[in-house]
Amino acid sequence: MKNNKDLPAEEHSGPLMADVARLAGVAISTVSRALANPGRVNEKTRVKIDAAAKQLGYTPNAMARGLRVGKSNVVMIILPGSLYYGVSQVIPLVLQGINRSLSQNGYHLMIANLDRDEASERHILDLAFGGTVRGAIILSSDLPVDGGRSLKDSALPIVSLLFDMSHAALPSVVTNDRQAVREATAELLALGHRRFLYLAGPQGNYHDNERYLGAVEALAAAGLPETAIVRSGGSLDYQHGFQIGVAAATEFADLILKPTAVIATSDDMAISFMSCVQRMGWKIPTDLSIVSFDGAPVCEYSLPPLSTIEQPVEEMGQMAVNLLMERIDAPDKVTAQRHVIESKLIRRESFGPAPSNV
Amino acid sequence: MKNNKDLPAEEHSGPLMADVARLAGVAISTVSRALANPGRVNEKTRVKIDAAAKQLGYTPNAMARGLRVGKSNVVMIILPGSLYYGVSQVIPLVLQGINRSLSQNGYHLMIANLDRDEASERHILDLAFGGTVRGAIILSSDLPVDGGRSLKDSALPIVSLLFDMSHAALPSVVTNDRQAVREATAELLALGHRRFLYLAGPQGNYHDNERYLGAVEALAAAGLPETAIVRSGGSLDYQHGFQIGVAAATEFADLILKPTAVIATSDDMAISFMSCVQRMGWKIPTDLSIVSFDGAPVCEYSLPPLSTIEQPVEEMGQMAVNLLMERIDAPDKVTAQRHVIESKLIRRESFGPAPSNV
DNA sequence: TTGTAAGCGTTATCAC
DNA sequence: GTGATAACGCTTACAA
Repeated sequence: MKNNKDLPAEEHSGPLMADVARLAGVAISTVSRALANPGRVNEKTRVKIDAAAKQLGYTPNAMARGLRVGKSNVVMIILPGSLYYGVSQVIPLVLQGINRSLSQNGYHLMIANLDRDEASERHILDLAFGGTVRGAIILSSDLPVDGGRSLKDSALPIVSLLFDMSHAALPSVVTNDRQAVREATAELLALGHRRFLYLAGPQGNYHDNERYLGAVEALAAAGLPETAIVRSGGSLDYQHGFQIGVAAATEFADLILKPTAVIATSDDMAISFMSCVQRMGWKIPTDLSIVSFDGAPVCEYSLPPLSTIEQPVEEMGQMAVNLLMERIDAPDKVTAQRHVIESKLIRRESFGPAPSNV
Repeated sequence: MKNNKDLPAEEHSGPLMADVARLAGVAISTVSRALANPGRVNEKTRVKIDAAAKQLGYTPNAMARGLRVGKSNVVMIILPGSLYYGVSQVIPLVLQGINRSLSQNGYHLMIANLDRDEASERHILDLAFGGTVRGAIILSSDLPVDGGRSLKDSALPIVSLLFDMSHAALPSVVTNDRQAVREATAELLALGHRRFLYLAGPQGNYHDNERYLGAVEALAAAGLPETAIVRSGGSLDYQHGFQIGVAAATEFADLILKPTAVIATSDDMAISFMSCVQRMGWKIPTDLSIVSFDGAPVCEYSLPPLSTIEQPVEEMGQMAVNLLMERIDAPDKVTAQRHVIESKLIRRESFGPAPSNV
């Protein structure tokens, strides 16, 4: 109604580069240059243009630029399907670390998905192949595939965070899951523990595998058989890690020969497990020591405070962004594939000597 | 190097609509129609085109479409600056609810910020005025402003989530903070509690204000003066809600006349507070009842399980998306401004009768 | 140093 | 029902 021409413009209506050019009395290309390469334009005209732009409240249209230069300034993060397993407590921290680094590099962060159903996979691939995003960070999960397309066929720079995908030629930022658990287990062994309960995540999961192996290796090094550790959980049916802990507590209660130490694959399950067994009457750490993985801030305030292996997720997120930037800047340059940032055990009161009456 | 023409195309290289057209032996405009309005093209050609598109693995370029139609299919969420206050535990749930709804409507979710410093505000406004996003959901915070520009000057459809911003003509999805706290406080009064401690968030914060007033109103209704409630916390210096709880525990320990019930503005602070006072020797709920706000899943597994007022954040997120979609579809239609979705108190064991020896 | 003009990959208008 | 063609707002050779 406002225009007699019925062009799609109607909507957005903000000032255009052409408006700035007109107001400043220069050509549109000069405005473009002044804004992008302030150095390559006469100081006086630059000032004039800046003033005009400011006066009009001009903001360049990102899609037009993106189309022209064939690049976007958006990076997507691909999240694992079940939000509540494993990484759940740390997701805000991860997003924070990543987004902050991206911002500093002039990029925006798009969440590609929160589920991993078929629709989401297609969604993700549309973003990749449709030129919407410039790169991807894939968090603790596998590469999305849909019909014929797979993310790895796109030319998109991709970095894997938390999963080691270096075998698939993806630069990966991981932590030393296995070693950290091995060391934590060794500490428990040194405290006299000889029977363990392991709270597992979904079977076959990278983290679960690594962490479990860490425990087993520590046992082996101490001359103990793998049977010294009882595995619990691991079903994919559980939405929340919390529920795994609850189920595991029941399992624990039924064991004839009680373990004296529990190693949990994630904080969620450790927290609910600890809560349940204490309500059943066991004392922590007198009867039972507990250690878990993730380093969620809330662990410090459970009763007793929960020992956890803290992953420096914020730092890992930044590292992932740095790698991605390198990839974007030099797509062909071959870089080191696997970057390990060490997690460290935070010993708190859930961690003590084995009961003497074992 | 691969091309003799040095056009910016180099990068993306995927198949174009023109390629599909060539392979299908039709004009490019027919392809466009076939893909967007399958009904308005002959069935046989449609099949031919679909086949060609599939064979080439064609994905339309979102930026080109966006530029042409003057709309993007991206919605941004603006998060509050300090991630750890209040909404922290709930952010993954909020994102989940929002992203799922957006996906169903064919939109993508972009995170606008995780800090709220000057750079972020500018960032946000660039997204808004640069045509990158089609709408915004602002979570529990105020409208971003930078230099001359303010988000409210953009023509962008905006919905406020958790904050009531209906006074600023923003459709708002909120919960009944005040009423829910009033009712919870009334229950505590019915249990014989007469002296309260309130753990506050940043002074002047919308939620803090509402929730505190809810407590005060309940006291008034019971004929108690406002002095029956001691306010603690409220400093903006604390990054984590957890730290507010820790500080408040010290404060509590120093009070001559001990409150018998604690009302916390967020789960974070209740969890750390409860942990600290128990370690100092108080029994919960024997000596002290605690209730908090947010409904973080972890509350169920604290010791004792923490009573909390649960906000249906996932539902609220969906509602916000629905309102946003309405705004996008009919920007001029005046709609109801304020939508309340009720929180409900989940009574758990942290909640009991006042000690008899008061 | 600045202006002219072509073109990024779509969609929409118009003829046919 | 389908095909030419002009735009969307910007960047970048190239010419001046």
